[in-house]
Amino acid sequence: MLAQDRLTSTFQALADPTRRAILSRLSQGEASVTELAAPFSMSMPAISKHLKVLERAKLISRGKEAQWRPCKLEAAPLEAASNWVEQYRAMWEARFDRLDAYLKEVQAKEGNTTKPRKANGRKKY
Amino acid sequence: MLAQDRLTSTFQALADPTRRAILSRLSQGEASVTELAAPFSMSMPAISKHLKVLERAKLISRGKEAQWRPCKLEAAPLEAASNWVEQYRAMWEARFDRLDAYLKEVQAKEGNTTKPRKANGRKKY
DNA sequence: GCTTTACTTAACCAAATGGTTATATACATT
DNA sequence: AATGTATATAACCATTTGGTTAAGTAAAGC
Repeated sequence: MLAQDRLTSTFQALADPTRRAILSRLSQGEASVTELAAPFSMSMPAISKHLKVLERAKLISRGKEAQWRPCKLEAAPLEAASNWVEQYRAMWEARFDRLDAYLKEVQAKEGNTTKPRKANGRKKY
Repeated sequence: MLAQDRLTSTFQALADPTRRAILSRLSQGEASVTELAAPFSMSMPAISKHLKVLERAKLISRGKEAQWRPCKLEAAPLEAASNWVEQYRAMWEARFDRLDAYLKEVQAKEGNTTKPRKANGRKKY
């Protein structure tokens, strides 16, 4: 899986509790690598790698200030991810609405009998 | 990384284009495994594995109908994921609002001079 | 009962992931 | 110039991931 589109790298970056915690921290403002590493019982290189994943996914950007590399949150990919999720959530909800409408419709015309369908060939959903 | 919380398994499941395409298809209604596999140039076992990942993440559920295992979308985890993302996106936007307010405030009191801070010790963000 | 259809499981493999320790780099302080 | 501080890179390792093919299971149709 090398053809990494934006959504893939975004979700992949979000699929780790450490990285989500880092983003959570950064949502309150910029922080240095050491500051970000503090809450975790994990080596600095490990944090460095997580930051690289977040950076590659463009969820964070980094500056230079003397020997510090302050990180800050970039929300654009979060927006794209949120939009994707919401899109399908909405479709899913729309299905319920349609089912609801259909059930009402069926209920309206009383006593309709459905012929038993042929045993083979799966019903279409 | 074995302690898989809900968000982790949700995002991890979403971090694959094939699985997202499957969810996309399922947002339009139930489908059998063979139906879901059709658009992909991939073996059935590969699809089967993807479905297992989606099922473990509770993004889909599966029924039994003769030899078919119809899959359907379950939106609850999508909701949780969306909420998480939106939460931090919102915080991030709130920061801009606060910065904006701060800049207006600073702009209000003219000609304020800032003393140069001590060279060492990184500024707090 | 045999075959076909739908799907799963097992065994395998290469590559990616998430961690480690040890070493290097860059800037600041003394 | 030497030392300390902040961070990155390299080399390594175990586990997970995403795919494969081959074999197994279960129900339906002939």
